[in-house]
Amino acid sequence: MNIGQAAEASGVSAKMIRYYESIGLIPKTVRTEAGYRVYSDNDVHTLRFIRRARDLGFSVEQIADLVSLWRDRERASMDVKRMALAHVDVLERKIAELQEMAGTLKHLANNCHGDGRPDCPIIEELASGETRHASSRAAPKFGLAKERLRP
Amino acid sequence: MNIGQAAEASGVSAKMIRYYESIGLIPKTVRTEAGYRVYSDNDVHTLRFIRRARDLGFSVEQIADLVSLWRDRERASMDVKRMALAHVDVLERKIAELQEMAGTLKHLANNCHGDGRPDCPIIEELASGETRHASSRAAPKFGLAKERLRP
DNA sequence: GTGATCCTTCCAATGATGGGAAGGTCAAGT
DNA sequence: ACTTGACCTTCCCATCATTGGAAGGATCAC
Repeated sequence: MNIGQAAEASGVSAKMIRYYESIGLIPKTVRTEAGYRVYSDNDVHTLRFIRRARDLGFSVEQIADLVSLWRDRERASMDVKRMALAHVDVLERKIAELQEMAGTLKHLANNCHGDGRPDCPIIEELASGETRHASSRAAPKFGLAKERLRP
Repeated sequence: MNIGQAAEASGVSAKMIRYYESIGLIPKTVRTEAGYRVYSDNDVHTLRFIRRARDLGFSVEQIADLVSLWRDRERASMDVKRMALAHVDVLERKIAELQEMAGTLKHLANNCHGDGRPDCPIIEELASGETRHASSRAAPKFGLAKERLRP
């Protein structure tokens, strides 16, 4: 199977397959005489695994762990569960942040009459007020691996 | 005021101030004979405005719009309101995505006994199942400007 | 005057992905 | 057999916001 077919079958773009290979997330494949990468059904399986983990917001680094756990049939499911729950934590903190942002903006927009008059509490708040809340101020550095879920 | 003091006063790093200048978000400042950038209280005010908009998740591009609306007191507040509400939409879609991810992961983790046994539904789902849902599949390309809120 | 602390510009890296160019390869149609 | 078009290869560049660092000049406190 060529890289294009593997991409089609797995839902991971050819570009990304090469990238994953280059960073060592997947091993280097067998090549044809002409240098074409050749993929097996099993490789496609792995790629699909990766794509799904990606869809759940895992970073490539985390996925590397997941893949090794997946390959190691003896691994403790505890490790996987811990990773999943830690990731849920990150997601939930992120959700809370976004809800706070959205809430603040909605509140401001509700108090903006939206006509031609120059008064706008949104602008005024940005210009002079404290728009930030404790949680966003105190928020430690945390980030989701993927911004665009399906770019 | 030097860039360092302006950074301190506004909460925007000196690095970012130079960057914002380089991309035209803020105008080029006056310089001293030695080439040092000089900032006024008004500049700091603008920088603080920018930082707050950033905290609310606006992209630099959107902030450029907001800043020009802010400077132009004759503009209709409607524009600002429209921008804010459009941004709320983006935030809420993002929230829904993250909630779905977190929900899927929690569901999987609940069904994972988490002991030493190798069976783990999380891994199994990733390996063979369809983890994606309609909303994430259908999700159009949309992204939030900022991944890390306070990096 | 000297050392510490600023400031300057430039360059690189991050993470995950897309875009594209330049060139080689393959399969099918004429 | 030859062309055509679809594929493949590598390599470089761009994104977005931000940080880091190096090399060198300026300023400041002592």
